[in-house]
Amino acid sequence: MPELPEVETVKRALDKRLPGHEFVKIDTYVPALRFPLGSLGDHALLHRKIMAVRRRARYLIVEMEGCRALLLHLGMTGTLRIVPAVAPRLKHEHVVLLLENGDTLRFEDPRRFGFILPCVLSAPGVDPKELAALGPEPLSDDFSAEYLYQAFKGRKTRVKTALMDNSIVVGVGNIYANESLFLSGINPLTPAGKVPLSQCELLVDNVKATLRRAIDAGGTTISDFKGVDGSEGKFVLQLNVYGKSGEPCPKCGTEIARVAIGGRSSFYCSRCQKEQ
DNA sequence: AGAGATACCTGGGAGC
DNA sequence: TGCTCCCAGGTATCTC
Repeated sequence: MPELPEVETVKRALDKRLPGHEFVKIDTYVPALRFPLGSLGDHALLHRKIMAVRRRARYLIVEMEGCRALLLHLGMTGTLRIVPAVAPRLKHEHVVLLLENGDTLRFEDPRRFGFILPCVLSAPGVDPKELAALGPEPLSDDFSAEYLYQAFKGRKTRVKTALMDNSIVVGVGNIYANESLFLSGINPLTPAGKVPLSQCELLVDNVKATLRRAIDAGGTTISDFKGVDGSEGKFVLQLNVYGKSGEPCPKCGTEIARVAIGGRSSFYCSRCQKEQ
């Protein structure tokens, strides 16, 4: 399941391969992913030199000359790979983008939670308007303890839900939210507004550290994620609590608890992560 | 406006 | 073996 480190891994691989090339044909094999694919195949995106591949939150932006771009999201199960055009199409490869050099960029997504949207940029290097409401990048200096404390202030929603709110900070999904809260000793059920500044400092540090470690490891592989070359991420080996209900806490040995927060599975140690 | 619930989707695993 | 049921979860959208 791609979270920010996985998307960053894909972005780095694509940015090495795509710039300088251009799409000459786009084939779609289903009418829609999360959004209809209808406008992809025609006109505006073809025969434009690809300038760069960028990432914002969990979105990928393939920027082309003339302020055109492809906005991609991998959703839950999306993967991108670059293979020769002659390679047989896999069952869930819903979009095949042919490059002028005979390679294809292929979007595979069994659950179809991802999307590919054509968009127009107001200027080169600028994010599309579709991404305007996003909060700061977690690895940027804008994501600081003071910022998070202010963003949480007055919020009654659970700290875990708030940490996964893209308007507060982007790219922190369920796995990393669970892990960061564990490392910070914060109970995920705590109302966001009750987390003191001192714990916001710990939380910000641990979100950054967890994401950086995961990026270094090439992403977290639970079952679906693969890099552009098909390699699996290795971060799953470093998880402390995610998916480990009933197992002993790595710090104190207490059984890891599982509870649903906002409909999502949440894992924590009731001893190391006391509720406020 | 903030908070919570729901829909979207399908493969994989558990249970019978 | 084969069926049904439940779960995974980011995001948009709905309701209260």
